[in-house]
Amino acid sequence: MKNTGDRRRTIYDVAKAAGVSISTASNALNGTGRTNAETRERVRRVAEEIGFRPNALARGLLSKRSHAIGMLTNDTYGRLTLPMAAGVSEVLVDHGVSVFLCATNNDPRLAQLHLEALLDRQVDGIIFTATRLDLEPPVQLSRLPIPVVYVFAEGPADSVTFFPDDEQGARLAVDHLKELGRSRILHITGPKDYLAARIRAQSYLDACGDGAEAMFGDWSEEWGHEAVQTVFARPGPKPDAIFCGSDEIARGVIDALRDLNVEIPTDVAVVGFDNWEVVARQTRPPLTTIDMELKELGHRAGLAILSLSKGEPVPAGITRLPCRLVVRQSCGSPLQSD
Amino acid sequence: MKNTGDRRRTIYDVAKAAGVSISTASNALNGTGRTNAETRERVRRVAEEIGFRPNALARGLLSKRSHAIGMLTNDTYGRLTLPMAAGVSEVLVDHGVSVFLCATNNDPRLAQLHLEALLDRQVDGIIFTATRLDLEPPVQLSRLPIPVVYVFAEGPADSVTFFPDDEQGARLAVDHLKELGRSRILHITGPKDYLAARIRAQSYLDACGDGAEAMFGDWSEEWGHEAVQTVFARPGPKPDAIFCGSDEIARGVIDALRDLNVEIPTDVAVVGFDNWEVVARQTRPPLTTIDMELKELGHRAGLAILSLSKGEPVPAGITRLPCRLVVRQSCGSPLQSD
DNA sequence: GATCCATGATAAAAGCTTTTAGCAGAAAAA
DNA sequence: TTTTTCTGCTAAAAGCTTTTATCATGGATC
Repeated sequence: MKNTGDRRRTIYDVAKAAGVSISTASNALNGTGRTNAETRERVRRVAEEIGFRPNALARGLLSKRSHAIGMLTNDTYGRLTLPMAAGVSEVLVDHGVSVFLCATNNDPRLAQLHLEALLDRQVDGIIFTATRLDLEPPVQLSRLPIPVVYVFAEGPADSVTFFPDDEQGARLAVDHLKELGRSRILHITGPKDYLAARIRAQSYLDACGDGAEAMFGDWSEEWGHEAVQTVFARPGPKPDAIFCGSDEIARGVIDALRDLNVEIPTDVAVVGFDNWEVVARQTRPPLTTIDMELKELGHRAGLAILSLSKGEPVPAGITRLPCRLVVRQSCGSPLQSD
Repeated sequence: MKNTGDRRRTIYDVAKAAGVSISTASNALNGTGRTNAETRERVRRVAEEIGFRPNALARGLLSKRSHAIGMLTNDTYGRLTLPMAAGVSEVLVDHGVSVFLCATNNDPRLAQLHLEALLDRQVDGIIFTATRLDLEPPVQLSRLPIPVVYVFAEGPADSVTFFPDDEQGARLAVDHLKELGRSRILHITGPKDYLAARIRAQSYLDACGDGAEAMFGDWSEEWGHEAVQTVFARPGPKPDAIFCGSDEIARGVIDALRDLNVEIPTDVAVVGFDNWEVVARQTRPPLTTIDMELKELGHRAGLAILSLSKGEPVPAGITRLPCRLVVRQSCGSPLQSD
């Protein structure tokens, strides 16, 4: 009895089967208008029986809200994007909102194509997300008829934007090292033209004061390796802790330290950044690092675009979400483990 | 003049501005029906001028084709999924088809919710993709009114399914090693309950014959490390090449070999599997490995679902797409580089 | 008995597009 | 001149849902 035919059941079928008009059927199903409790129950039962599900297209056409949003990303690699996207999708599915995934590959033509498709589909909003690169959106997003939320990317002045709190994250790392009694902390991080790298470095410098040194390079293991070799080859005091700008860098650092027969964490403690599990768990010793709470970032971005699409106000400007310290063994806190 | 108002332009606006009826406007824009060349041009120009874009919801409502598909994945981690999804999205955007991303986290409730949402949205098809785990879909997909394509996951007997050609990939690795003169090849791979691991191992055994040995463990660096230690600790001849089931395992293998002062590739050549760039490029020496052509897999899956949704026939059964050998330096072919 | 009100239902419109059937006029054929 | 055939265009319907305005009925009030 449950939708055996080929055609999808419409509200018209429900109405006929329940012996009411389509308006009554609609009212009964949605709890709108005035309906007798008994009728309402009957309609609902019938709808359930014949397997009726409202057509989202028709609904959206009328209500001008498609209950779908677009997620425009240029991060094809996905280390940051996918966990974030999963967070968005997770929080929105319970509100009946679906997510279009649009990978632009940094190609403006593709971005434009995707954007137009999204607008044609009447999406209720767009989440734009980029890699950490300080790129501007590959397409004009500022004068759109629908709200836009930025994650990992900066929009126009009054836009709603989410970032991890790089400053707090860096402080978390430095404080942890200080609490463990380390005093000569070195910072090895990515390219200076990444805003995130600059912010973390500044936070580190502010916290460590005199003698602090931030080495900029790139986000690779190789750079971590190279930086350590440089530091340990030159004269002068050696660091007793290294705060790295990414887990990959930390991995290179740890490798280089082992090559130099430096004990971790006894001689040098190491903290990473990202909590990229595949890397962080596989270093020896397992890496203490900073988690950017990507999923939570996705949740917040999802809720923000949801509110905006309903016309509810959302505080504009950059919201920075706190990072979390994940203690493993590279700093010598063997009591706690992950 | 370009859509300054708040309301979206409809075909009604175009018709009025061009001084024709909406049917003529529609015909002119779509090149259907009979229209005078001159009128057609005028309508198109006007549409362009006022910034008209057809409402995909209305269009889909009528045509019963939403030009959207759903991608259901339980791979929240995303190493395999996102590149594949990017391939799907890339190939479909040019056909005007958008992709809903649905992350199920292996939660049946979530999967069901997503599936219902997709059906309500009248998607033209669904791509189901899983991790390599031999899990069955978290939700009933077999009796759907729309086509389903499986990637990295096996569907019912007569379904359309795409996999990388694990057998050919493994052979590629072994052949490469043999061509370089290696004869005592060892295989270190993931858990035996992964079909992909079994297939690759079997292919390896078939190619190497006597003396070949496949060690199953898990997909971790640690396991690669451990396996090498075991092999080099026991008596008997040592391998002169190791074919690994994943790049992570290869990484562990390389680390362990270096700890043992075994030269790579002089003493032992190493081949990985995945071409996961972050890992493969960062090993020292950079890893020669097998690329599963995830993007191409996405392309093919996208085109398949497109054809199916149009009612065009697509050969059922499992299609295995060839892998590609990526030569770096871990096998000692310094001539070619990546 | 006439008036008013509340209740529960319904018809019709709106949302935007595409498609079908049909109409008016001109050119061609009889 | 009358009939047929094109040509270019249009009115209307269909697709499915929600919402607005309206209607019928029965009970309460005067």
